[in-house]
Amino acid sequence: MNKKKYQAKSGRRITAEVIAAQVGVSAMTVSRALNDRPNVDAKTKVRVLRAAKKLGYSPNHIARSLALRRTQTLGVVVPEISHSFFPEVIRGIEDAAYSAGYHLILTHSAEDASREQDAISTLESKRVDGLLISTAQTVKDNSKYRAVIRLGTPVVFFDRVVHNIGASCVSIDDEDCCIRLTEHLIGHGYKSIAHLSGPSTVSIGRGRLKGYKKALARNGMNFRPELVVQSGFHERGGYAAMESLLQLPVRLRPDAVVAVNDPAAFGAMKAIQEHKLRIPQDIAIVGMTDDVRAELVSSPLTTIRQPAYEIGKTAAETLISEIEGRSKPGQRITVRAELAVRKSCGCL
Amino acid sequence: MNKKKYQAKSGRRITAEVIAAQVGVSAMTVSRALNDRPNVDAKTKVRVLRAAKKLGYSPNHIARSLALRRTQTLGVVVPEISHSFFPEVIRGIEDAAYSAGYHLILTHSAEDASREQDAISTLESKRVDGLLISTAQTVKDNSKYRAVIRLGTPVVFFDRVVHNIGASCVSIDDEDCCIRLTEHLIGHGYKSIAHLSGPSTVSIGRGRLKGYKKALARNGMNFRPELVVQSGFHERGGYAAMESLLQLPVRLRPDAVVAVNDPAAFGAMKAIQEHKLRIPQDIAIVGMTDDVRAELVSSPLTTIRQPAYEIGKTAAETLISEIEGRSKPGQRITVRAELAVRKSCGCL
DNA sequence: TTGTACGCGTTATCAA
DNA sequence: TTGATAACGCGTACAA
Repeated sequence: MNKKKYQAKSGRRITAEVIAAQVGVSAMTVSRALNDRPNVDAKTKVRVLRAAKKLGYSPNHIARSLALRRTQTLGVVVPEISHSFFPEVIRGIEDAAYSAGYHLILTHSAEDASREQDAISTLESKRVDGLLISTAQTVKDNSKYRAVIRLGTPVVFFDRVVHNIGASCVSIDDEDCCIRLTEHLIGHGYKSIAHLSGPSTVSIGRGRLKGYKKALARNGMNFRPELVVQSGFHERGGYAAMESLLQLPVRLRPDAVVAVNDPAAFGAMKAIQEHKLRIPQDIAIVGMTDDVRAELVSSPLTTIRQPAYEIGKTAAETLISEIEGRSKPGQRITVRAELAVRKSCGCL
Repeated sequence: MNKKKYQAKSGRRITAEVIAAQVGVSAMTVSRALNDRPNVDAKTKVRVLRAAKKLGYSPNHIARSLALRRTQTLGVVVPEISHSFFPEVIRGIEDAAYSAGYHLILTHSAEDASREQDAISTLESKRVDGLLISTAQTVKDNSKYRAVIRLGTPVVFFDRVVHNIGASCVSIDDEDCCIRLTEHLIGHGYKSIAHLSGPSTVSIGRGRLKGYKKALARNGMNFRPELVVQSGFHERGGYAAMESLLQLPVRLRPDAVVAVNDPAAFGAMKAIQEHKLRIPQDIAIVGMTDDVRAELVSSPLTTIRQPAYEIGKTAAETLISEIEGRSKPGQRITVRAELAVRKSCGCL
């Protein structure tokens, strides 16, 4: 009585075996027909496909992945999902993945290093074919990344990247962008320029600070350490950092501020306005991101237009091409970013 | 020479079998130790765990899922990811899923019915334990949803929901919210209120239109069909819809507008301003969402504060509890939404 | 407490 | 062109 074997067990989905029994062929032939393999008789194929459709067959990707040792899935780790930059990056990733026939498992680290490690471990367990990572703020060492890479899982970092550990990186040129912003202010005559900096644990924090310093040096301006305050990437931090700058004696106060990103700039603007100072007349400010809010705030924000969608799309394409062996890991890919000049820098 | 069997094959990850060989037990004992089963000798367990750690063992979720016929994964289908509402919903889903030990596969339909069907089919193939869906605009019939549900996969709709097909639904009370908005305008003396409506293919489009009509009826105001224009959910549509309203002879023009959501309202505001009309003095307007931009636009937008995070979290919790058999499908869950009064309605 | 045999649903391989 | 068999890596059920 092994007839049972060829029936759908109750509460279970149709398997290739069931279709095979219906059509009168083996499961293997069904597999071949369903996957468009060349060596199947045309008529057999038609019969199989018809039966599959009739029975509402849904191929089991899990079993397939186990057999092929390949999941057609990309793991994504972002530090946060709510603000405008990452959703747009994810949209880019999704589009590239969808076109190439890959799916996405999305995780977020909430800027927490240990949650990020968890996420990566989980994605490894799920045997994703590759990993797209934008690092969390609190990550102190790269051992987890190295371990994943050593075991052969392709990794591509985007936006917040980690160079020289064997993974490709996709981002804007943070240093150069920050030089452009700072020099834009210098060119318009500002003499005392502050920087609200990101955490030095992430690449964009370091790169942007470096750009700020370089721009000062190139233009023969003194670097004053008290004008660099850590703000982090959010409004609250930007507000607090600006507050502390405003505690300086008036003659030592900056006349312009380069914020590490737009949200930090928004927070800073709030602080400036609460002190009854005008933007840009009393203090000019520039950001970096081009958040949806940048053109709407009371003094529209001059910023760098970071091509989020393109970063995501490029990162995913790079990863997929590494997975499929068409390109080698360890590339540095830089996407172009434009300056968006508005009113907050005082030059309009 | 079956020694090979117990070594990690080259280029492959460590399996339970390899650990078993190292420790000198069977793979089954390893499985038990790793999964915290009661019936393992304490010392054996320690040795297994130590070996697993040393070897960098990463349990294969794929194989596990196949054996258990359960993936600990939720499939998510959203119509779009870029704008502010859905990312926040996804954050809520992610948090709830993470706490309950589930992972997320994220897909987006780009508002396209056939892409949505693809996404659902894929998620079925990946054997997700349940589905969270917010329907695409162009979906014309519910057969795909019904088919999934019939086969036993729990489905929870959120925001854009589908009632009475055996799935639970989580959303705000669209009709009631729209009544409140409309009556807010009526209460402030507006006499000729227009509605920029969403597509009638999705629940929120229909519900909000219904609320608008009910509010008029309750307050003895005439319903004028020419004052309802389809705008869709985006700025562009809002702009176009408002443009068409502004073509009406001046005496027939609305003095207030209820937009189906905030983006549509922003588009409409642009049109109003291009006609050199003032908001709210010439035309008042209200939206629904509480987009990040709502308080920043030139005339801050009165709107309904839609608790996106909570909708996501509740939807995921509901789904998980159905998956785990702790609650029954087909519930209607309504989350509270507050009115956020700003200047665009003219009552401040 | 531990091990053996088998199933989960698919695909690669090799023989027919 | 087709089929039988054996993986893929883990868990259940039962036996030892």
